Amino acid sequence: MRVVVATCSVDYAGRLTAHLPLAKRVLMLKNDGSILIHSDGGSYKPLNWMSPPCMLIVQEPDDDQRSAGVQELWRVTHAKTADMLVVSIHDVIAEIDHDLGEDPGLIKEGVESHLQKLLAEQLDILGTGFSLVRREFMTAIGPVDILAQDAQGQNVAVEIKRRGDIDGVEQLTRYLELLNRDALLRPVAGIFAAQEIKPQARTLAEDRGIRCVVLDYDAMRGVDDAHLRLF
Amino acid sequence: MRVVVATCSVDYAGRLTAHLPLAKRVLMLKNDGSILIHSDGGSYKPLNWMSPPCMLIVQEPDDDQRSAGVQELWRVTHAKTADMLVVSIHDVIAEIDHDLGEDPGLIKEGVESHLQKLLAEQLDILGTGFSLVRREFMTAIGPVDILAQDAQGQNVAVEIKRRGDIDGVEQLTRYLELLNRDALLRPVAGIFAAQEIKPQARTLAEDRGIRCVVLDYDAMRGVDDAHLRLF
DNA sequence: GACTAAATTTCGGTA
DNA sequence: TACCGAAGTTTAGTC
Repeated sequence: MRVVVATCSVDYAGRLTAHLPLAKRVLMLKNDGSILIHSDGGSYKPLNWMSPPCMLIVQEPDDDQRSAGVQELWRVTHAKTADMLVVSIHDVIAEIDHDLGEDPGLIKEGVESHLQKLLAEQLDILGTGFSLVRREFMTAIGPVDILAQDAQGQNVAVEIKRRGDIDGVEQLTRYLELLNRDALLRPVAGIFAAQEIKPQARTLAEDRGIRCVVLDYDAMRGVDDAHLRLF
Repeated sequence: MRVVVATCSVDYAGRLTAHLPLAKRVLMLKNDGSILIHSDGGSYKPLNWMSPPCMLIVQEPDDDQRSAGVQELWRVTHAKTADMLVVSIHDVIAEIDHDLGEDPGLIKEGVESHLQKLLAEQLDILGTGFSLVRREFMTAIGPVDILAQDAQGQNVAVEIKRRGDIDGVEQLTRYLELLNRDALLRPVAGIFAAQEIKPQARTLAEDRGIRCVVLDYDAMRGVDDAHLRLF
């Protein structure tokens, strides 16, 4: 990994065309040839970048470029597509070069799968008398997050999302259409469960007879922790 | 902007819980208090990060941490949510600190909007005799990319995507459902136009009577350029 | 390898 | 400001 603070301008041509005017920036050059160009703001997304697999070549500027103040040209070309990025280095201000080695990687916990696990253990959230049929109930077009039965024994397909968006409602709708063709399962009701449900998604869901349930992750995790402490 | 190469471990708690074991990494500390933790690989997404608005506080480790080799604790807390990130610094290997100033920002050209503009100018791609009604035709649930009329004067709603995915077909389907309720517009046909159409998306679209058109961006741009040269 | 769905998505535009 | 959809999305998992 090499990190360079430099005054530079950047041009990218590939899926789109983009240009960065001359300014001071931080360039991060990774061992695989990829490069990130960061400014002192924004979020984690760089101003410009090239993803691996790619290769960096350092070139001498031509006379015009040199007289414009360019000291070096860094040409980064993608190995598979025609994407190309050119960094015109005017002035290198500071630099670090160090071998980091392999990273052991990130350990995550508490994403959608966790929400699904918690809800499967706490089906009462959906209503009294709910019981689990299966998590990740497989269908021809993909797995339904939770298949349950209500107190009357009717099947209920539950789609779980962290953020309840229109897409999630569409997804559940496709599942319900398919499940309701199955004589052994139908009638199958639908529940759209999410930590946060967007108004448009709620409108669409309710218009289709799908019930919306907002999940309180912290409360669910709290119950889970209490459960762990007791048993 | 401060860039630090350090041996560290990282813990994040917020929307999820995540942990990075002890290893050498690059830490990018921006002026707004935000931090990125990068390894020497992957794409532009950091292993871990905190987005602004947030604040960094450097703390002394307690005895246990110190005996475990921790020299400094960097605690980054989000200003609005309860998100928190703690970097346990074991060893600082190298460091750069430099003021970059404001960035003039990226100049972009040639994304979906460009594709839409090009197609609106070259409606013949969809079929002989097509004419434009409106780009970004507004409906209650959002704008239809292009509303056109075919040679027979029938309305056609066109959804444009760079990559034609199932979601795009669903989106167009919703528009068509709505547009076909309007006595002044119906019957409205649908065309799904994209640079690349996934097989499953094509199947779904054609199953719903939506025609699929693959767009050749370079050819369209070429025609456009030729047009510009002529006029 | 292709495709689908999730993401601590981020980012830009609009009402 | 909230909401919605695109992104040079990236990433992870499944088939």
